[in-house]
Amino acid sequence: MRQAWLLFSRQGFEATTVDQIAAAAGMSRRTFFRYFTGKDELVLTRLVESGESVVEAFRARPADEPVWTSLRRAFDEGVVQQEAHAALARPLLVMLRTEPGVRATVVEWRRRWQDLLEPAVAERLPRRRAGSSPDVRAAAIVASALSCLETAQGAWAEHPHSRLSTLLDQAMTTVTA
Amino acid sequence: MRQAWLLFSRQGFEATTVDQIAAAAGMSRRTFFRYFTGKDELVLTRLVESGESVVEAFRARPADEPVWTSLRRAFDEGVVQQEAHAALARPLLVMLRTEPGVRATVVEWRRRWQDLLEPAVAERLPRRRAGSSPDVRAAAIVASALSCLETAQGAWAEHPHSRLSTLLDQAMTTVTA
DNA sequence: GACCGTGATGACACTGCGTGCCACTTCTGC
DNA sequence: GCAGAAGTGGCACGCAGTGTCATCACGGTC
Repeated sequence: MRQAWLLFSRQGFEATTVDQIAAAAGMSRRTFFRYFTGKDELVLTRLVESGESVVEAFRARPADEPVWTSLRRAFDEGVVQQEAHAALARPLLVMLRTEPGVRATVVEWRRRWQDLLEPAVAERLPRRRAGSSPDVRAAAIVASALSCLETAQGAWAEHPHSRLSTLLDQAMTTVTA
Repeated sequence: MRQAWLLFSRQGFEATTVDQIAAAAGMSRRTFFRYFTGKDELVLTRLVESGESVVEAFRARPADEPVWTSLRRAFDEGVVQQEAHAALARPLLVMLRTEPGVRATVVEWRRRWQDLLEPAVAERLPRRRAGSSPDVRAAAIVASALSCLETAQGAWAEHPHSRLSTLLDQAMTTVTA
């Protein structure tokens, strides 16, 4: 992982071959593929582990708080982390947005967060008498919130003097207004 | 394109090789790559062309209408199209959600729509005195709306007896509520 | 100390994607 | 008829990812 991220930051994601990573880590190409499904997974695990506790943060919010507010607060921990390590976080975010080869991984990351948050959000929504059409409310809320987060992160990564928390506030209040 | 989609629907995206597509279309592999950047592009062009007119639809809405409502209405044309050709649209959506290899293409599609819609939405928002932080309002709104669309489409694809327009209404009203 | 399973490792071969290079054909204008 | 341009296909290459098999180190057993 360490060697891979060194190479990524120096050469970019696409330009780094599995051979290089394996060589730098002192193992064969074949062995690399025994531990990781591919280069993608190196990115994914980092993304996931960097924000595993969002759901707990959400669940810890008072039940009578508006869901949207709880989500905003649940993002706070990650936001603080990123602002604290801006020097590392910004280039990473830029890479995620510019390198086409990583796009699929970002989707996967989104899907994981979606799957984690959706049931937690669903619990907080008012019961709906089971009609014929499926209930998309929780999914829509979570997906939109994640969109706001991504949007804010993207803008923050590209504007050195901006504050992530401010941008996220702006994004999330605009949508519900 | 036609041959490719025949193969995709029969074997799935991943399982279809470029050789097969090229052979089915009566051309060499090399020639295929002269016209398309890869299998992805076959999917992407189909997605893009299937909804090129959303921006016009949005721009045609009255300027004093709430932006969120205008977006909902702008999606209408595509929604109607999909419901009319549900037999084709549903399997396509399922493929987009299940086949990992197409994920990157979906992101690209999203990005295109985002780039198209964002400036149009920005025009409709109240002016904001140019502060230090960048303006993410339009980006956040569009991204959230697209999330709602994707969410609704996903649910619709998986629930045969549901109506896409109903699901989209439910998704979009929930977020702003 | 010799023996044997077990698991980790690495070498090799193979499929598939995507690209660069070059030869060949066809079409077009002079 | 001919030169040039454009389209086409063959070949070779690098890279991702997978299956197969040999090798090697380890711990326990006799």
